[in-house]
Amino acid sequence: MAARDYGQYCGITQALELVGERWSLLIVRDLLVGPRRYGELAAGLPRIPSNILAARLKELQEAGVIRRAPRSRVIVYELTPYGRELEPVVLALGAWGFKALGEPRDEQIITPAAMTMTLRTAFRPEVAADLPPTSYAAHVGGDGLVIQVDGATLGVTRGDAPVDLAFAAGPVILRLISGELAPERAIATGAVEVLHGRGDLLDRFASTFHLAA
Amino acid sequence: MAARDYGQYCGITQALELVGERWSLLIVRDLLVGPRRYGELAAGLPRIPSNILAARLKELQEAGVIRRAPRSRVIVYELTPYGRELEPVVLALGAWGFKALGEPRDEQIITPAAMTMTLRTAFRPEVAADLPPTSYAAHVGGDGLVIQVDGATLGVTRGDAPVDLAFAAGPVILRLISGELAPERAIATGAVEVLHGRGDLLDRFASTFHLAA
DNA sequence: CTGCATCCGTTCAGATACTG
DNA sequence: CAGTATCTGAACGGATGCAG
Repeated sequence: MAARDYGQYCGITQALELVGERWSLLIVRDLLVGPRRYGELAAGLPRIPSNILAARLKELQEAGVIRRAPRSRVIVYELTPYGRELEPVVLALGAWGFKALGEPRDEQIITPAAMTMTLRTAFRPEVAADLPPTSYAAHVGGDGLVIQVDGATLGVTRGDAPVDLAFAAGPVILRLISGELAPERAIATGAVEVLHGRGDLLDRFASTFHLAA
Repeated sequence: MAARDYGQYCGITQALELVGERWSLLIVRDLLVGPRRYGELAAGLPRIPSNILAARLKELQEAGVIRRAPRSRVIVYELTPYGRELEPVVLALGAWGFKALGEPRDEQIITPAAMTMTLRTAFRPEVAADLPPTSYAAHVGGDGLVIQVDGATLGVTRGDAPVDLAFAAGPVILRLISGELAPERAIATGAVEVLHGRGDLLDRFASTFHLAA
């Protein structure tokens, strides 16, 4: 018996033995967005030491959660079907933790993957279904995300594209999603900077994406 | 900034900072069954060192997940309303980990709290609704659980009471819930020992509680 | 340059003993 | 019974090295 074994025959202990180590679920979070290379994962988790990242990737492979896939000369890591079944867990955990987020501290960042998963969690298809299709470009921390809402369908991709509303913001963007920061106030105080398009579309953004705080 | 901080402004990292430490979610799992004293928690987590249990209880209090409550001369720990909101997370994690459970190893045990949460996860109200009210007594590892199914309602309590079917089993009881062990075979091989009542009620048990493996 | 491996100091977890 | 104190080893964190 391994020393670090919980010693119980139980789904929860089993899950924690597979993905309960530090950083593991964050790797899963980032891979839920799509396959990623080693360097991309490292960039999305700036505070993870490289040896720990390598160790976690190995453990997650052995656990059957992720897989190394050669993609035209480079190696990407991707979730296995079993790993993808963690999505409800990650979303539920994110929604729970979201409520405990206070004001963003200076050193806290939002990575593109984290933002993508937050948007997926906060997306309200029943609200979006009654709104005209709208596209947004969110620039947060230098990275650009293109958010496409079409009826009850949500698409989030990295990069840039012509959109209805482009804006730049810091981590405080999440306070918009929690409703603690009103869209007009966000623009008035400069917390959100409108780069392109009608600023009042930020209202639509805030009603499309909402998560209790 | 704390050294062990993930440094991200994100619900998932926040959640992991509150309940991501080793043992934390298992304490939450046990408290989801009901308030527990320190000694009861220690008994339900046989492999946790007492100093770690004390440390986790302190951290979980500071995180607003649990609370110390004086109950007539003794202190019990109980979930706060915010802590109770972790139930979907714990259930989802348990359902996911359940699929990766292999054969039980000799040293692996099932605690009453773990069994209770597994039953809650596996309960199929839509199946139970069409069955007559049935009560079971499950003796697993020396501990007795009384399981009462009445329509779509499930009740699990510790102790003993007159029931329709009483049986004793080891960890292999979960293989019954996963469908990998047929009820008749379980009785025939002695994996499940019928202590009282009609053994064919084990069929009903297996159809009332099911979780994919 | 990407994808790791190695080294080493620090922090944390685990076992045991002990106390109010 | 409900924890604290102390010690040891393992895991983590940060820097650096190195091979394909």
